[in-house]
Amino acid sequence: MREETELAPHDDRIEKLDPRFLTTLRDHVHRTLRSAILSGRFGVNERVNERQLAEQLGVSTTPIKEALRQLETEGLVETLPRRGVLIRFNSGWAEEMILARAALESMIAHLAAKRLTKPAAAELQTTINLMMEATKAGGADDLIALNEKFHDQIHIASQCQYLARMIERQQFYDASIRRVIHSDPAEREIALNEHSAIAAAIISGDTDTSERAMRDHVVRSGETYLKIVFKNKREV
Amino acid sequence: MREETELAPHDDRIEKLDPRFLTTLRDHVHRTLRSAILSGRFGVNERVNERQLAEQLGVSTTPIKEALRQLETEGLVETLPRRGVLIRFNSGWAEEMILARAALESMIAHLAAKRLTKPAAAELQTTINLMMEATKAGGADDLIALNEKFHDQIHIASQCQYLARMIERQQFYDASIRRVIHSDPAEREIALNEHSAIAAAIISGDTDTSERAMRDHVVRSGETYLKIVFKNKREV
DNA sequence: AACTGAAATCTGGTATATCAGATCTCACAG
DNA sequence: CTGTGAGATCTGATATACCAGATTTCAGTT
Repeated sequence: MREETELAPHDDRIEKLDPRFLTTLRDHVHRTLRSAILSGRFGVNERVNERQLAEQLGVSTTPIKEALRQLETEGLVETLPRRGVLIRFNSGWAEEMILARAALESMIAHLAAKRLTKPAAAELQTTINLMMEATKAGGADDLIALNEKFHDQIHIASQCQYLARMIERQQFYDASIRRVIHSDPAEREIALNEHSAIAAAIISGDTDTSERAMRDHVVRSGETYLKIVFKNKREV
Repeated sequence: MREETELAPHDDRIEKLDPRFLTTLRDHVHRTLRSAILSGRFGVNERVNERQLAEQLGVSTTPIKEALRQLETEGLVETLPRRGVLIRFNSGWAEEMILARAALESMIAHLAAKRLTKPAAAELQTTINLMMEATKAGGADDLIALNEKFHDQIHIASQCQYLARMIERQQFYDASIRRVIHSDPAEREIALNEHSAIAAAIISGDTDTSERAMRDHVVRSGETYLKIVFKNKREV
C-alpha cells in the first residue's frame, strides 16, 4: 500500500477543484474581445479605446490592458505606443490562421504517427467508428464533440503540449458556425473520409501520409469556414 | 504629379520616425524577462513574484503584469490566478519551438515557391551568392545578417505577414549563440548547402521540395542550437 | 501526537489617479 | 489664404492603493 494515500486526507469520491474554473475579469475580457474581433464586430484597422472598452464592459482599464496585451501577442490587435490600439483582423488574417493551423497540425500528425501507442491507436479507431455512426445519424453537436476528441487524441499521441496550445489559438470561428458546417450532409461525408484517411495513416505509422492528409484536411475545411464567415465581404 | 506630395510638407531627405523606435517600459520588461527565461536564468517551474520583479527592475507592477501576459500567451510562463506565476521553459519546450518554426517556415517556403516574382528570385539568388562568399571568407556576423536576410526575403515572397510574425516568436537563442554556431566551419558548410538547396527549390517553383528542404534545415540547425544551449542539462 | 480552524501573510487581481506623448483646435501673424 | 504654434484635449503608460483568494502559521483542542 502506498503511504501517501493512507496518510493524506484523500477522498477519491470528490475531485479536486480545477483552479482553471476560477476565471478572472481579464480572462473574460480577453474572450469577449477575441470573439468580437473574430466575428467581425470591429472593422479592419478600427481603433479601440481602452477607457471606452472599460466603461462598456463595466470594469477598470487594468484588465482591459492585460487582455489587449494577450490579443496583441496573438496578432489580433496592434498597439501603437501612446497612440492607440488597432484591430488587425480580416479575411487575409483568417486565411493565414488556417495555414498556421495546417502547418502545426500536420507536424503534430507526423509525430503522432511516429509515437502512437497501441492503446492510443485503438482509442483513435474507436473515435473514427463513432464518427461513422454520427455522420449517418447523429446531430451536429455530436460530430463537433467527436471532431474535437479526434484532434485531441492526436495531439496527445504526439506528446507535444506547446504545439497543441499554439493550435488552439488558430481557431477563428465559434460554435454556431461549426454547427452550420457540421449539419451539411456533403461536408459531413467529406470530413468523415478525411478523418478516416488521417487516422489510417497515423495508425499505420506512415508519417508522410499522415502529414499530408492532415494538412489538406485542415486547409480544405478551413476554406469552408472562410466562405461562410466572410461570405461576400473579402476585404483588402 | 501626385497632388499629395506637392501639397504636403514632404521631404524625402528626412525619413519619418518609426513609432516602433519609441519603446515602453512594458516592452523592455518583456524583452528582459523573455531573454532571461530562454537563457535558462530561471529554473523550470520556478515561481516568480510580480512585486519582486517590479522592485528588481525598478518599475511598478503594471508593466510587469502586462509583460507577463505577453509571455503567458507565448507559452513561456503560466499564471495560476491568485496563486502565482510559473516559468514554463525547458529543453522540451525549446524542441517544440523548433518544430513549430519548422512547420511554419516550411509552409511559408511552400507559398514562397508558388508566389515568387522574377525580381524577388533574382534578389534571393544574390543573397545566396553573397552567402557563398561569406561562408568562405566572411565573419560570423556577416553570415548571421545574410541568414536573416535570406529568411526575410522568403517571408516577403510568401506574402504572409501573420505567419512571419509567428515565426519570430519561435526563436529561443540569442545573438551570442548564433555567433558561436556561425563560426564553426563545418556548420557553415552545411548551412550553405541547405540554403542553396532551399533557394533553388523556391526559385524553380517546386513547392514540395521547398517545403521539405526548409523543414529539414530548420530542424537540423535547431538541433545544433539545442545541443549548445542545453549542453548536458536536459531536464525532464 | 494529530487535528482543527482562526488569523497572519503572501500573491495576484482590480480600481484609480496621474503622467506624458500625440493630436487637435483655433487664434493670429505673415 | 496659409502657415504657425500655444494650449486644450485625447489616449495609452505608469504608479499606487486596496481587494480577495490561497497558503501558512500556530495556538488550542482532543
